[in-house]
Amino acid sequence: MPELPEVETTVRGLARFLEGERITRVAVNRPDLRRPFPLDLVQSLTGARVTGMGRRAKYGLIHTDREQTMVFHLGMSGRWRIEPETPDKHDHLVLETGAGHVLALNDARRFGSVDLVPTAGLDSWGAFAALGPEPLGDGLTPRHLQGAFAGRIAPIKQMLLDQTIVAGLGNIYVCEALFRAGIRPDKAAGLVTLPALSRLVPAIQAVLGESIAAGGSTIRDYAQPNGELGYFAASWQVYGREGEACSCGAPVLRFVQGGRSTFWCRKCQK
DNA sequence: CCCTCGCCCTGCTGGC
DNA sequence: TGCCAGCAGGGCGAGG
Repeated sequence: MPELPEVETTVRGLARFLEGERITRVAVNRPDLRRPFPLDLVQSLTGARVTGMGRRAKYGLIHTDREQTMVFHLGMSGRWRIEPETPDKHDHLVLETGAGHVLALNDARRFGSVDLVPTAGLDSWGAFAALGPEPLGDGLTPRHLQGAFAGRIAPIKQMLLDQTIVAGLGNIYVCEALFRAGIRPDKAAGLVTLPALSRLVPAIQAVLGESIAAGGSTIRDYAQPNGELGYFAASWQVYGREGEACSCGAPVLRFVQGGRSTFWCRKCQK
């Protein structure tokens, strides 16, 4: 599933084909994902030049010389197909560049989104206004988490999925980071000690950094823009490993929190 | 304000 | 072989 490392990998892959290029053709095969596409999407992108690309939380950003940014979210199953040899029924949006490259935004489960936002107002745009700090930036510190968790009785696992506390973490990397930091996922967030949070921050950064370096994780329907698979899934220590032996020898456990699977080790996480 | 839950969507998997 | 329930889960709104 596309979490921060997968979006980062996607943006880096797309940049090779889009940065500095003019978009010469825009085709919309289906006018909505989880929300309708902007009505002026085709008109606004056709003929625009891509001036740069970026990422905020799990959103990819395509900046244009029309002072607009196309903001895309990959949802659960979204991916960009580069130079697809054959069309796919889930290629909802197709871009062609002046250099002749074809890029298709494909999303079978249609949990993703596409928006056009004035570039100057990105930070205050609806979905971005309340986002917490980027986990790989300077804003994620043990003190920040301590402040955000103060007085909260909700489990730390669920708090870390809250994008207003930290932006960009999803189920996989939260499970892995809590394992690396040795913190029980069901522990009340407000009761996690500062020393534990001081282990958690570097654990989050390490697991994200290693995943980006490996090209992201992959579960059946995610691929990098160039079609290759990410390798980080092989490095998961608890996620998706219910019943298998943890590195300590104890079995990896699974339970449901907030409707989502949590994987952890009772012996390693206290 | 805090917290939990259910819904959106489709494709794959496992059980019978 | 076919059918169907269960599962994957980010974001968001409803309700306690």
